[in-house]
Amino acid sequence: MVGSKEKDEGTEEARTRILDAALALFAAHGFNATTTKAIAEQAGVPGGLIFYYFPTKKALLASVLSERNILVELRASAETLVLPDPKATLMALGSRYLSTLKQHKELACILLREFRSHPEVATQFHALREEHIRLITSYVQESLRTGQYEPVKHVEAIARMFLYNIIVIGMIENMPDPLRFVEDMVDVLLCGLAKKAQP
Amino acid sequence: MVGSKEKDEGTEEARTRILDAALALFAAHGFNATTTKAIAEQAGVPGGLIFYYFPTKKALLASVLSERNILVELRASAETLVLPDPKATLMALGSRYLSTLKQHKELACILLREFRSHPEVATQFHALREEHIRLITSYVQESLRTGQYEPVKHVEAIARMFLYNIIVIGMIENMPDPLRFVEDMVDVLLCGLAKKAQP
DNA sequence: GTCTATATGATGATAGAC
DNA sequence: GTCTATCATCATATAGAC
Repeated sequence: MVGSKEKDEGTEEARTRILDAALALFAAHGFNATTTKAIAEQAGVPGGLIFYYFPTKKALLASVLSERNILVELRASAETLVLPDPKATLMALGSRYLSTLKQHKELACILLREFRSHPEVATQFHALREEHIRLITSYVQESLRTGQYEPVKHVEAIARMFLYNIIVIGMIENMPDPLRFVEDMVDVLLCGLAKKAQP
Repeated sequence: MVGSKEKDEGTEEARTRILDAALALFAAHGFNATTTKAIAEQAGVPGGLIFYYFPTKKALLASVLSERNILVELRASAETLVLPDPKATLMALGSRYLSTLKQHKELACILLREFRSHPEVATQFHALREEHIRLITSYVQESLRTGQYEPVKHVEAIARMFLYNIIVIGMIENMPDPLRFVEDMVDVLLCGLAKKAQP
């Protein structure tokens, strides 16, 4: 720990390029359809070097998932939210999630592609989902309280629908105006909310 | 056409078993991770026989997609609906979709798994989605009219959210009580609807 | 139509020079 | 750390006997 120098780029630059190439190719063609040769070519390194840094191809996938993790960014997307009202809350969350998903589209692709065959990916995906359901639920609840709304029954269902839709939007490539749909979505999700009459 | 005899089972029984095995294995492990050898073993036929019925492995996938098609059943799920009110409409649609997806889980898996690498799968998936968005939209609109509700702005968004959520529910394995969530979902989607005052 | 044996090529992984 | 050459295995697909 103490001995690590000021920059890891340069040192292990090849390793980084291998990880980047693997991320892109696993996302584009899937784990099994991607050959280590193709990864090496895209990374601009000889084929053998992959196995200097990673013992097996599966270990390379594991490293991609852990070192190019989207988890931190997604948590950041859901944090430090000011809460004027539920609509603003969900719109802010939605656009942050979408931009994070767009920025890390490759990793999201891999999660969706491989979670059936790789149990550890499934676990990670499941935990991620449920964590954010809870986050969104508590945000909406909080912003409902703040905004003097009537308590609502189905807040968790609303959070779940919100996130599930975000997942599908992130999954589908051709959606013309995602944010427009998010706004419609938020309107629908919240149009049952009645503001308390101000006394 | 005229000459086809009363049953295709028996004749081409091996072909059917190959298709079934391929369907199951493609869904479980993905197209590229499934070897033709494994398909032959699961089907109980020698490896070479696959290439008597199907020219290539990709052609086998195409045949699985077209001959074990979920499209007809999904259309059936969305048709012949009586329309007492929007909630009943969406609940009926939801439970039908879910049971169809459950019954044809393998094909749904393949669509979700392969639509990125196989353009023709993507096209089929996209067309399927948009067709059902339109179907659901028109059903909800119709049942709104019938039930004397105020016209609603976001009917298509409601239909889209409905279907997207159904897709995710079908995709996620561990949901404890899917129909319960569908009911909450429908409540949320429709709680903005106000019934016209009866004159 | 069914089955066996096999061709041909690619794949993940290794050994060892530099 | 980097690169080349190569191994052993397994993949899809074919040829041809029955």
